[in-house]
Amino acid sequence: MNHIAAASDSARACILEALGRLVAEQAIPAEPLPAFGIEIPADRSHGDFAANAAMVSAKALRMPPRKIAELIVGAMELSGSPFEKVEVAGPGFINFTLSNKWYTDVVRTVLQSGEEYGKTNTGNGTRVLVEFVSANPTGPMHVGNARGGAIGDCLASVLTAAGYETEREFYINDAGNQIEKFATSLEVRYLQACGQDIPMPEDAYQGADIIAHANAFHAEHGDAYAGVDAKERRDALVAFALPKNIQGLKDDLAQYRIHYDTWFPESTLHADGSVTGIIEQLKASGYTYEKDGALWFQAEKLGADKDFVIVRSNGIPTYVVPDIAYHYNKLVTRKFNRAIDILGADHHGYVPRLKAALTALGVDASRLTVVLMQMVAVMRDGKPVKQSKRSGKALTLVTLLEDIPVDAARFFFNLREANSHFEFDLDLAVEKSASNPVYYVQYAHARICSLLRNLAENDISAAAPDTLQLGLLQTKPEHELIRQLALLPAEIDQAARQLDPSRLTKYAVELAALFHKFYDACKVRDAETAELRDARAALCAATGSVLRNVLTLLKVSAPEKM
RNA sequence: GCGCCUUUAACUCAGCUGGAUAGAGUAACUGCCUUCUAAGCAGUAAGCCAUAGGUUCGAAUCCUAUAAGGCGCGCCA
Repeated sequence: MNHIAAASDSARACILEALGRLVAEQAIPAEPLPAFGIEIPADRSHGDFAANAAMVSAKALRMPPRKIAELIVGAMELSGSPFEKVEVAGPGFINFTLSNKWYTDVVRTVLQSGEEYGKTNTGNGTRVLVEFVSANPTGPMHVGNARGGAIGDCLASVLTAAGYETEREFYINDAGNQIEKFATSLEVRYLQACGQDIPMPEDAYQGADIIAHANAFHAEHGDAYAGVDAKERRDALVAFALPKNIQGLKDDLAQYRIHYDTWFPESTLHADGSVTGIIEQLKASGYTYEKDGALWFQAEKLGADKDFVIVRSNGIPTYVVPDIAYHYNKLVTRKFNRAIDILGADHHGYVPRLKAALTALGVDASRLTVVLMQMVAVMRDGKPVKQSKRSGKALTLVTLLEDIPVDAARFFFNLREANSHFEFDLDLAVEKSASNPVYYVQYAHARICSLLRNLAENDISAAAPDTLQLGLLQTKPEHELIRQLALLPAEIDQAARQLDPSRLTKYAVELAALFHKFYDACKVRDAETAELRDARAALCAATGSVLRNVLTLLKVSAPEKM
């Protein structure tokens, strides 16, 4: 199904065969040769595939690269390969040109495979857990969560398409310090609602959502909780507000087209003894020591930058302990082969520590991969939009989605790889032009649908697949478009291997560009012959199908009309 | 001080495990709709790939140093 990989393998085989023949004929010495690469040249006038075999072998064979290349090409047998031509070029490249049949096969495969086209079995059923967003349930989600959501969700789709058994998970931080802070914030706002004049602490959550919760609680219970014991009041407030917040997260993410297999509450790790169990296991590993009344973990011995505290002198474990327990749960208890976390780059220092702890617990830390994402700078009217978390006035996911369509948000956040600083231009995201990649891609799809609709309206029915003369597709725009179609399985594989879903948006933009070029250069309805018209219509249908497959992975809509 | 990320055209960015003349879009200028969606296409102009060394047949890509910017480095999470 992967025509690119097959052709590349075939080019390699042709060269190895030719080399074998040359050695047998004693045209070249029988020396062990270094590995060589087959690549797709940037400049297609150099053919479809290029091999550097002659250049890398020059030293071992003590011959000039061009001479070697000429010998190889002279000894090469192309019959049975997908190539029609091979030639020597430049400093000694061996350039292969694909035959017309190869192009025909690609279009046929795309049409036959439909929605399945592009999927691979690279993952071979490996179980992967992708954890992403995992925003604190103490408030609304921010732009960083929006980026993490788009990246994590699409990455999970990509992994599934590449043959991994993938699950999506949200880790709910419903325990620990930030819940205490949440309680404090609610408590102060509630008491204020009861008429008490208490100032809001500096480090409390200042957002309007806290006030709304407190007011709602007050509307329900009045001043009843003003006089009771503080713990009872705080527990009641958290029990009131937290489920609402978690439901809010679910609703907002659903609006963003994200649906998780599992919502995993941190509190369960405390309740079932996992957290204390992990501390015992770490102690048993021999990598802990006591200092200043606290329990430390010797992370430095296991590759991290410095040791860290796991149990404070007040007896309360630090936040890392539940995190360690959580990842232990993923990899050992639930037996996922791999765990992937999407985290903000501000957590980068924490990753080696977590891995060190897993190592101490006897878990192969390479099974955990953390994809770090850099900051998002939101731009409006060419100026950065101020993000102030402290005041609770940061741009939220929900307000972002009020400004721009979900399609645009999901596409834009997957435009750059996670590990690059990203500038999100709000004005561009709603612009309807080629400068806006979402519209550019969607427009290509709508154009195809419209074109096919037009053919139907003119009573031109699609030719039967087995009578199609796809070999008539021979011009440069047609061939380039087909080559791009052929690339999808390889792109999905690469995206899965590099954990980089941004490859898909880049692929989609490139595919759309090649289609627009084809559209401009090649008439379909008014093609010279009915056979050519049918072949081109089939190519359009194939392109539409591939665009839909890519957009489906991104969970971006593929409109039939725009 | 230590660590991570970034630096490519005026702007936003591609450039896959090193390969042939460094690519898109925007902005500027010029063309192309009586014919399938002009939300499109074609063309012109625009670069010391931050700097300096190194590795090799060959470097934007790998290594080292330097500079500039972003982010971390708590008995916070």
